[in-house]
Amino acid sequence: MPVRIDHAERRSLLAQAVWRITLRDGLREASVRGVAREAELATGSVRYFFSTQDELLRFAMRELIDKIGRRITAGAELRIADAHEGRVVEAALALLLELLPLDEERRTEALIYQAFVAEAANDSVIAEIRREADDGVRQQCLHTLDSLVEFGCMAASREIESETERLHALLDGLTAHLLARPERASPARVEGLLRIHLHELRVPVRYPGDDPSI
Amino acid sequence: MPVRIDHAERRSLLAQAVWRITLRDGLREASVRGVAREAELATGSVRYFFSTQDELLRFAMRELIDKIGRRITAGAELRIADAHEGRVVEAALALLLELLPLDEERRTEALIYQAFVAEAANDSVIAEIRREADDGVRQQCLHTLDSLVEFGCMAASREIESETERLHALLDGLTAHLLARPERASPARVEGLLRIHLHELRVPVRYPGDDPSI
DNA sequence: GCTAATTTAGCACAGCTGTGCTAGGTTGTG
DNA sequence: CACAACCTAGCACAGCTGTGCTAAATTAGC
Repeated sequence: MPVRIDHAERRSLLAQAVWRITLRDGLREASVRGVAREAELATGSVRYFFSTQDELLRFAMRELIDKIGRRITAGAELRIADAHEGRVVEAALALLLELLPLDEERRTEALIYQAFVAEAANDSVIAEIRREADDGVRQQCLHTLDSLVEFGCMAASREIESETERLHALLDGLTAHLLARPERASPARVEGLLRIHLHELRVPVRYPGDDPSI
Repeated sequence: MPVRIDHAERRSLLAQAVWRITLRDGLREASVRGVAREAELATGSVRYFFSTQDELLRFAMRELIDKIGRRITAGAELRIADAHEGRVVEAALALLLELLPLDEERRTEALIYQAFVAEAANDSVIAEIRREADDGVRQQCLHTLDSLVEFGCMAASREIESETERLHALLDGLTAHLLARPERASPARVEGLLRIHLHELRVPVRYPGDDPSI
């Protein structure tokens, strides 16, 4: 037999080639031939590991969110400790900041992810992967808010479901702004906004009916 | 001469064909031939009105945001009156809800817009159009918050710039959720979240330094 | 009815695409 | 050494792409 190839490694290598092309020229340029060229392989070799282009692209997306997921999980572990010394809001903030594209590596990941998300409109498999990633972020939001409640840093009168959705939407919006308008949504500013948002959660909700002057 | 064609109308018709294809099969399917077929014209005819594919797609996006912009402006005029009878927050809410894809027409527009936004990563002209649309939404946010301050429904201690960015990001995130996860982000729920968000603006900001127990 | 401007239809070219397929090279194992 | 398993290289096919270009059809104004 020829050099026995580690299939997982080779597939991962091809996924990375897809990422590079996507970042540089967009996902639509990630043709089988293009990916082969990028990975310095023959197109036949690419098709030996992925019998179809869809399979390749879907694998590339799965690989990406796995990578992102690993980074976030690793970061989350580091921050848990902070919560035990009174700096609860700061710990929560750190957890959430981990989800945003605040440095070059995460920015790159987010840009590629964004390209895949656009593809989700026309590919149900990619849509499903996207949904999973989305649920992961939501869980992180929910978990963070749970901690705030636990440590008395969030008013108990607030519905955690609503606040989770609101926080999640805020994060997604900030991510979009960080990617598209970095001059306006700088990392420092985004951190400040998030800090304000978290601090406000201490205050009990003002439900619409509370104030007749509205 | 043959039937003299209203160029503006024909171009608009072709833009609509692009929209339909984009919604149904994605923007990458909007080939010159495909658009011609969709509009029941020969490809040569399409190229008589748009000498290049890029020109066609860019026009289709411009036409889309013009349409959206007109709808929003028209809706905004209707709501102004409300602000003069004490229902300030409700008026502000109505203005903001106008920006979200809460009915079928706006959902359709938003889905097509989303496809174009994805293209902005690889087309600087489309990126510019997107930026303009983005600024429009931001202006609407800023204007709404200005009104709240004016009528005493937002704490003067809050930085209007920060709150604009926060509101804008929230809206963008909610839009994404409405499109991708309608089962979770229902119109009613989104309206509730926004209502909470607006009501909180009455409360003065709790700056990080205010509370030593954070 | 004729002319000339406007619009349509569609062929042609070069180049790309995904995928099916085969022939060959490489090397671990018997 | 030989066999067989694994991988690579690349040709072939049918079909799509954007764009250049020309010939014809249509009709308003004279």
